[in-house]
Amino acid sequence: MRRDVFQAIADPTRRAIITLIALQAMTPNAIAENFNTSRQAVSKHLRILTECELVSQKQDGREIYYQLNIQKMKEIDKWLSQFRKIWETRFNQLDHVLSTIKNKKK
Amino acid sequence: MRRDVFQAIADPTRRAIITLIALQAMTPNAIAENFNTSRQAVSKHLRILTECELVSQKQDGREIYYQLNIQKMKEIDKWLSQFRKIWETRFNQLDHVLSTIKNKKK
DNA sequence: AACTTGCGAAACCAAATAGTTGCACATATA
DNA sequence: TATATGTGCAACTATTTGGTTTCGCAAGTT
Repeated sequence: MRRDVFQAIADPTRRAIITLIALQAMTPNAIAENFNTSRQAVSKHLRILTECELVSQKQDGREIYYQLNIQKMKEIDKWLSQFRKIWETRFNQLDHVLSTIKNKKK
Repeated sequence: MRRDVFQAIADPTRRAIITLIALQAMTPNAIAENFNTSRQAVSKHLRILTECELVSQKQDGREIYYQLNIQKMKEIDKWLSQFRKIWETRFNQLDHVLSTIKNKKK
């Protein structure tokens, strides 16, 4: 079973869960209240997120709090950084073109 | 059929295609040579990437060049930016903790 | 001890996905 | 014109996915 960060964030519900628990840890029931889907479905999403280490659990009595492992989010950022270089360069090129046009008008 | 950037980059082959054509446009056959999969399979991936506007086509005779739409990659970056704030804050907090420990040692 | 609550896991199902094979259709080349 | 090349698209298949329903278990509550 493929379990990587990119596959995990492919699902919109999982992205919403990530955003939801980004600032504070939450229990499955509390998370499920925010979606019109069953607790079990959310539980499955949480399992997938846990398996790829995007979230971690913290047991408190019979409640389990899920929190975002922000460190893992950097993996996406790392992959993206190779393209960031490109779009910054292209932006500078566009900037150059624009200033050339500007100078021509003078 | 769901077609968004996140679903598009979920597949490892598609991520590889994106990286491959990031710097220069390529034809389906040229792209397929880099993978041990059929030309048709690559063609399907390119179709998905085109549908979500991550790549665009440029016809030249009977050849079709596919190029990355770097602008669309920023959408991922945009989503990620909400977490970037968090991990920068956490890093600063860690930094603060570390310097506190450092000062205690003095 | 009996009941309620919070949860994960297994079994099942419909839909989506990634791949293959075979075809059609242009554009080049002989 | 006949043939080769580059490509997209449809049909089919095996696998994966997201969801539901049902169950069991542990931790609290009565």
